[in-house]
Amino acid sequence: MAKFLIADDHPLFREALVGALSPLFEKIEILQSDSLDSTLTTLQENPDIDLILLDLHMPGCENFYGLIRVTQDYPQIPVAVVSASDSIEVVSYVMSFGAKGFVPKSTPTLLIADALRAIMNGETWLTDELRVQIAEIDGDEINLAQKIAELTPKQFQVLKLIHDGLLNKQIAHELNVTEATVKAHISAVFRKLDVNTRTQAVLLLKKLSLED
Amino acid sequence: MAKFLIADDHPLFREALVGALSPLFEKIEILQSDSLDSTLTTLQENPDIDLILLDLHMPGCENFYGLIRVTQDYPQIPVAVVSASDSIEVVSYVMSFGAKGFVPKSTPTLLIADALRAIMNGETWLTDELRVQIAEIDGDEINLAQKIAELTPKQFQVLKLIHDGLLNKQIAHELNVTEATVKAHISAVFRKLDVNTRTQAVLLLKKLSLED
DNA sequence: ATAAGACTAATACTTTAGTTGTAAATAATG
DNA sequence: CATTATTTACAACTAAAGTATTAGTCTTAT
Repeated sequence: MAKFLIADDHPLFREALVGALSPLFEKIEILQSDSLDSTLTTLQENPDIDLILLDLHMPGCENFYGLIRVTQDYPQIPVAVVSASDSIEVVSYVMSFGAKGFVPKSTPTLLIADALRAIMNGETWLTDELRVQIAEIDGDEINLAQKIAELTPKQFQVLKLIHDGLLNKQIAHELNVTEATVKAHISAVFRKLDVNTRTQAVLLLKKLSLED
Repeated sequence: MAKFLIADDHPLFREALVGALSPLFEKIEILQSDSLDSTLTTLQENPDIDLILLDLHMPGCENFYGLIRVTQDYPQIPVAVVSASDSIEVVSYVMSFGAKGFVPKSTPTLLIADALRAIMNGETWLTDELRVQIAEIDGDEINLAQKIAELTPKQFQVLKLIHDGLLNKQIAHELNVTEATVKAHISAVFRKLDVNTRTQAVLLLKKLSLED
């Protein structure tokens, strides 16, 4: 009995995936969510989920924030990222943020099923093409990803608000904490990212931007 | 006799476009390119091109750089941007950077042909939906390019250094002026760009990614 | 039970950022 | 040529950013 969660904000694609996967697994239960919030809620209510199929572009998932949240909050549940974009940069970030596999949306159904079975068995999975490309990548970008993965959820949240151009005072109000607390978080973020100013932090984060 | 240039790095899409457009125009010649370099070369060799169908995501076209190059180098040739993304921000930038039309890739073929005819006649073209949305946008944001054009050379230079993550002190040293002068320049830049912190200025500039 | 890490926050402090007013040099306009 | 306007320059001042230290409360893991 396998229990999947499909997290994607495109209803058509979710349905297509359900239709394609159902005949290929003996016993299967498929849950669905369409935003980061609903994904986290579903995970909380269903701790026995075996695998998450995660889209990178859901509401609330700006950049890699959704993936980071899910892999940090539920490190025991394997995540397969399903995405339309398959640039090698994105793939390398995805894998270093803790996903167990990257499945381009154009992958044939049978292959997707193979991928999911492998990932459920604790393996990592990539298309042959991507596996080769990943091996050729230099460590620079991966370092950045690891730095950011070290951040706690709160720290990432603060970084995200800095990245939105907010002042410390505004961030404090947004998070319902004092400015002192915000500063403490920011200092921690700077140490982990190895920068000294919010401007540099923003520039670093911009490198991860997925904006199309 | 109409002469088009389709600039898109996706061969399948180019072919689909050629196949769809050929029957809809009496006399038509369609050239193709798949990168910014090949686009500029083709334009140089064919000054009589009537219309460019430009994709935003070709190699060399990071952000809006490709569009800016083409419209600045060949202001007399109308450009129709063809893109999968149709967020209103992107559309408004595209239009303010001199494109004559924005055609979502999901537009029906017949409508695309209409659009291209209109654009060749010197009109601008948008889907009805986008036209409405564009009208609702705050005009200040649309004219980011013009705002930046208002900057004096010194101001632009300072902005560039801010964008590199330098401190005021470092900028002052770089330009051989005092920190006070740098601050004055920065204040002027902020007024013109309508922001109030360097972080916001960097974010604004990043949208254009004009450096390099 | 204890140790470790995360979140919160206060205090005190230093540095950086940004505003405003003012004046010299420079371009441009009539 | 004279006179405006713009650019560049700077100081004094206020606001915001950032560091360091300490410390209390949680949760989680050992």
